[in-house]
Amino acid sequence: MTVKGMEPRISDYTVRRLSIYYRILEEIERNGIEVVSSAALAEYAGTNSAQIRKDLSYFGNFGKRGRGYRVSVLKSEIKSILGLQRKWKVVLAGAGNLGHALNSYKDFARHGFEIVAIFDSDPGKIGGTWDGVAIHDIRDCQMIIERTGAELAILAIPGPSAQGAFESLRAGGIRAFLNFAPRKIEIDPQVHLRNVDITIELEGLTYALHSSRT
Amino acid sequence: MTVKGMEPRISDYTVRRLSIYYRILEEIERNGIEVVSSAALAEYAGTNSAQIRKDLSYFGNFGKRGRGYRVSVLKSEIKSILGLQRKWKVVLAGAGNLGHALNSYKDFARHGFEIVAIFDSDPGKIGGTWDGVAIHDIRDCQMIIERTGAELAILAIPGPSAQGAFESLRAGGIRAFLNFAPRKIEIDPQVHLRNVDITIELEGLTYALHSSRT
DNA sequence: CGCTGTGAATGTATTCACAGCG
DNA sequence: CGCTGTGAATACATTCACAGCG
Repeated sequence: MTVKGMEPRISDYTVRRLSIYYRILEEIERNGIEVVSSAALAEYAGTNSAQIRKDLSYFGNFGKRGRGYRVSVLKSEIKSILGLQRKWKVVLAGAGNLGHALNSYKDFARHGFEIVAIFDSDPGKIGGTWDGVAIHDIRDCQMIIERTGAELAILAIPGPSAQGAFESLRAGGIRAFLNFAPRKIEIDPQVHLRNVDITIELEGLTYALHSSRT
Repeated sequence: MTVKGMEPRISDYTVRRLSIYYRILEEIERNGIEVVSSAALAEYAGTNSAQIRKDLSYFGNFGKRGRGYRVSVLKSEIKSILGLQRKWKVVLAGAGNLGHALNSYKDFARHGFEIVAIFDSDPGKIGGTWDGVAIHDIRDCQMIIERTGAELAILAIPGPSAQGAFESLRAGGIRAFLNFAPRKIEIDPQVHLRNVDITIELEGLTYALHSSRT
């Protein structure tokens, strides 16, 4: 909670690790552990204690010297840093196989994410429902976004449609996108975008196998 | 092709970008472009020309000064660097929704990846077939891996089963894993692992929205 | 004492800037 | 000339190491 004078920009690396720490804290709290040191947390997270203390120090002083961190306190601090104290509504673009898998992904709800609408352009799918979530024409997205109050979008569509879907959703006011399409999306500076490209990850693995083999 | 005396270790960042360059080269070649400069490629890739020249310089001298890079040459060099000159066989652990989506993901085949077997532990699924790919008991994976010659595995299973599935597949000889389960997998040094955690990506977005003005 | 919080040191990735070849 | 290839410079991320508080 301590607000520092001139905070540095927080890197994605740090933010990603905070999510990991958060997961661990949830788990060890379930196991009844009440206090944890940076060294113990580092052990679980697969990093080192200095990394953890440094990451946390960007946001405040959450520990007690000589003691460690109170799990409940640190967990709720990180929850608040990540903006997870409230629920987030998500729209899903793409009623294909990947969209279907994501729509039924149980972990979203557990982490406070709710898929409130699905968009597609296929008339055969529009009007349908998956697990109680309606599939709408992407051309109506502006209205639906407004009505539902969604703030995040997941793009789970083929590459060629990705930019167009992005632009529709952007026009509807969405500013944060998780893109599964294997395409570079051109964004404006107000937009936050993360890409997940499965083929690129696999190619990272083939590179490793190929180059380490003598 | 020039082999240097003492190569530095290539970072994942560089390898990831090589995949991106490769994609772009495929596309511009389809568009009939035969020569490309690092500046032009950087424009497509959303980076800068020095980054591209540096990335490529770790592997050889593929360009011509004053001219640029011949698209066909650079493409095939990167293909070879990434180990994509041959096909790779992949097994999929997890016959759930995500597994189903991945099994029908068309881009895999386009990029030389073939899913040759699916593993699960649910007797209701074992014995079935998806798009001609058989679903086997994970306890039989060692035999199936040997028979198919698979070298990569995708873990598309719930968190609690991930470590166990990893160990079965590892015992079967797989050394490269793409893990979608939201769990840290404990690996041995011979193993290459990449993680894709959808919730962590979404939390990166909520952090950005939450912190960039509330 | 034990462990946090943090400046300083180190390690790594990116970008600059220019020599040198086509 | 134009653009590559690359050492040097810079920016950034991680780790060290220890002062200082509980």
